[in-house]
Amino acid sequence: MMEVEIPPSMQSQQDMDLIDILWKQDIDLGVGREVFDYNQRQKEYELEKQKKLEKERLEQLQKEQEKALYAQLQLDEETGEFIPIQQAVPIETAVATQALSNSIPSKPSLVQDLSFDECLKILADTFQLAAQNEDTPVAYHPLEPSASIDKNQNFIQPKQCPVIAGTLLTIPSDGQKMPEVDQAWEELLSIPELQCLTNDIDNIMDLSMYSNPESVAMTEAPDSYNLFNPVTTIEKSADNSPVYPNDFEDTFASNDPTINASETFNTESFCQDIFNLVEPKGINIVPLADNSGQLLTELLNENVDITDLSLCKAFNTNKRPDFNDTDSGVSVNTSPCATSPAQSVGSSIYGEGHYGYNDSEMEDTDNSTKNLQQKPPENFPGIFTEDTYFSLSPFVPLDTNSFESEVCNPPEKELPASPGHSKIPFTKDKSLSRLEARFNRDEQRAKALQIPFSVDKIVNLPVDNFNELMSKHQFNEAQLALIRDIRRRGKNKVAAQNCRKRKMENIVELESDLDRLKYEKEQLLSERGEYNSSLSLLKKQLGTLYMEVFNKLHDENGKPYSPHEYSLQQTKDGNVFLVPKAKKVNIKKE
DNA sequence: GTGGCCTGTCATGTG
DNA sequence: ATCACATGACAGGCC
Repeated sequence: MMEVEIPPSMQSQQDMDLIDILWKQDIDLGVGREVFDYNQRQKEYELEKQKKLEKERLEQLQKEQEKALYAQLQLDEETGEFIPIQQAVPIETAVATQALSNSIPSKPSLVQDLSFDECLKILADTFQLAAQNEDTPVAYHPLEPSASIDKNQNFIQPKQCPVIAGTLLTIPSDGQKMPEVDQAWEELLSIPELQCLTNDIDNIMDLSMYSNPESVAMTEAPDSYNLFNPVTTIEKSADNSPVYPNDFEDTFASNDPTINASETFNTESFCQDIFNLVEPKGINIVPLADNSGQLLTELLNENVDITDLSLCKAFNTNKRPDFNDTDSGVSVNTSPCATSPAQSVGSSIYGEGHYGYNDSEMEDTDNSTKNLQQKPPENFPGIFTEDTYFSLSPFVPLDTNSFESEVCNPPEKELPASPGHSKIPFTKDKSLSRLEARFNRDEQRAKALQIPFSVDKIVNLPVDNFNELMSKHQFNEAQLALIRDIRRRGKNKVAAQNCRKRKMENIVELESDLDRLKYEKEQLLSERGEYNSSLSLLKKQLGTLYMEVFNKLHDENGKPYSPHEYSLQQTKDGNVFLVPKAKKVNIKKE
């Protein structure tokens, strides 16, 4: 309805008459006379306006109460419980809280049996009650609705400090929890619907059991904790700044749901506060992932170390017995004379594996072949074992001054010193142990007979170089036999390996050939089937054509020839004759 | 304890 | 005849 507001002074009698006329016309439509009366419409408008203002005030008050309730979602630092408490509130606040709790004696008992919404309503009523009792000495004046609510942001800003029993109750300007809610919060937390809050605290405590209080970074805890705990978003909002009770209100002061709590949440401060609250013992709560990650890093590092140690251990465990064996083997050596330290060093080349001998030492050895038979056993084992170990390693750098330079052997021939050994899969401990066993056995034999060459050299040298090397030394029969055996066995070993390798390759190739031949056979069989079917079709067509031609043939009397007595025969020149079957053979012969 | 697998070694054949 | 290589057979170790 369109209302035309005309000042009464501007209404003339003519207008009133016009209104009466209109009313009389519309009276049948049920329209009252007051519809056309401006004064009455004006009164109704004012009444509606007053109702609207009343309603807005009620809504604002309700919002204020709700915000005040949310503002109490705080942790109690003193008790460690997840209940609201004021950290920065003066001691008078406790008095006020106690007073307020005394002012609402009936609420706690009711809360136990109430739902969450009902409790919220009770809290709102509580705040109303407190506001109503502000004139009493023990009353707490939590909010001044007109002053604490920002119309735009619905932000609680208590600007007026309540006076309690003559003492000024200071409420920080940046937000302060209302102490009368503490007890109400205790009751709220006892509600099963809110047990998740306390459960979260328990979870935190449980997580702390897995934490390392010494090695874990505190700053990492809140993030992970919040990841697993959606409820903690409340606390996140609550700890927007180190002084969490204040910022708690700051965060919840805005009803804008678009506000992202994570943007304003200070995880460090929150973490610190939370852990100060729930971990009075100083146990750091550590996110398991971070902790595990750190532990993983440590373990990785430790694994590396262990790997190194394992290598060393393997070296020690595997080689130390070799030391003993070598010792025993060398101890068998009945060297008549003691050798010089230099010779003892040179004797280490006996035990050297593929690459680890020294040329100068070898030179000394070669130049003093006779003296090679004297070797101090006490110096032998360690050097030999180490060299043997390195000789087994594919990563051992080669000694540049090798014997091949002396015997004019191209280095490229000497580098693959042990092709058979190089093929040994070193990743296999079994193969490695076997190789070591075999290798050490021949090495020990060679050392026992004072052979100044390494087994590797004996086996892998080319014939010419080997003969040249042998010609430079004078060996007895035993030494020569052993050298020949070592070379023969080494060669044969490599040959056997190659033979088996070829055998396996042949098997694989034969299997491949078998598969290929099977496929070809299938192809040929399929092709043969196609040809057979085609041949059958041709035969069938030929028979049909034959009968057609034969049925068209007639004798002089017009009688058809009997297919049993005659047949059509084609000669080589392409002519077709009707031949009696008795003469069929003769025509073929012609 | 047993069987399979791998490897070294020996005996023998071959070019 | 000698040598290097190939290969079957056997034995020992490991799983």
